[in-house]
Amino acid sequence: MKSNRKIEHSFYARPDVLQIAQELLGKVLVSFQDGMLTSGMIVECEAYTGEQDKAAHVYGGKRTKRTEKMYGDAGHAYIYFCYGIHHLINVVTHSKGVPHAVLLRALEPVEGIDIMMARRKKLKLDYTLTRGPGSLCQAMGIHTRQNGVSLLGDDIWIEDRGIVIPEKEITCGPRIGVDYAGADALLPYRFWIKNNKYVSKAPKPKSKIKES
DNA sequence: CGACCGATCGTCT
DNA sequence: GACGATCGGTCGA
Repeated sequence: MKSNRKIEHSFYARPDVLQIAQELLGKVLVSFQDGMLTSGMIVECEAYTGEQDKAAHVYGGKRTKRTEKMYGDAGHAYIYFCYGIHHLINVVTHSKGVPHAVLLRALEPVEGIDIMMARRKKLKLDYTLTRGPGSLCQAMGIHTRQNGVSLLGDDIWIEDRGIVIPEKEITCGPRIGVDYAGADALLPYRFWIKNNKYVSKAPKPKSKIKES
């Protein structure tokens, strides 16, 4: 599928992954699979800041077959399989050899909602359709077999449709599901659009953590 | 509500 | 052989 609003390489190739993560809010993830187009606005994501980030798969320079795509050039997708059930998609940023990435955690559905509902086996449209990284991949038909696809290509890409999220509507807080990361689990590297119903509900913090 | 638990399998130790 | 950057269901208050 061609698109003239596709975000280009220079957006992903910047060094500040926290900035990129914030800017991804309001952008539209588009997937063209099996002749079917689906899309959704990114409303929640998390930044992973490379080899010194204890929550990242590449922590300590763990460059393995699984994490190899994180070390590739910016503007590609790192898609991996988790908990034996779910596929999760990351946007690789920075530059070749520097494994930064943004995990896409939730979308607000835009196009192909009926297709997404069928993939998710949902009879009613509600926030569970594309809330959570595993759910959004299932809805968009994203699978680990597409690990490493270019986001500049015609299968999966991100568009700028001119939606601007005012800074006061962006909130940040600790990332989800990374309790094993010690102090790094507390870093405010998760970003979301305030009051958007498709955003994950954070689990109860083990210790007092302030959001915003 | 919140807490808990089972599903399910590729990857790394 | 253990363990996830999860999800959805159940159970009890």
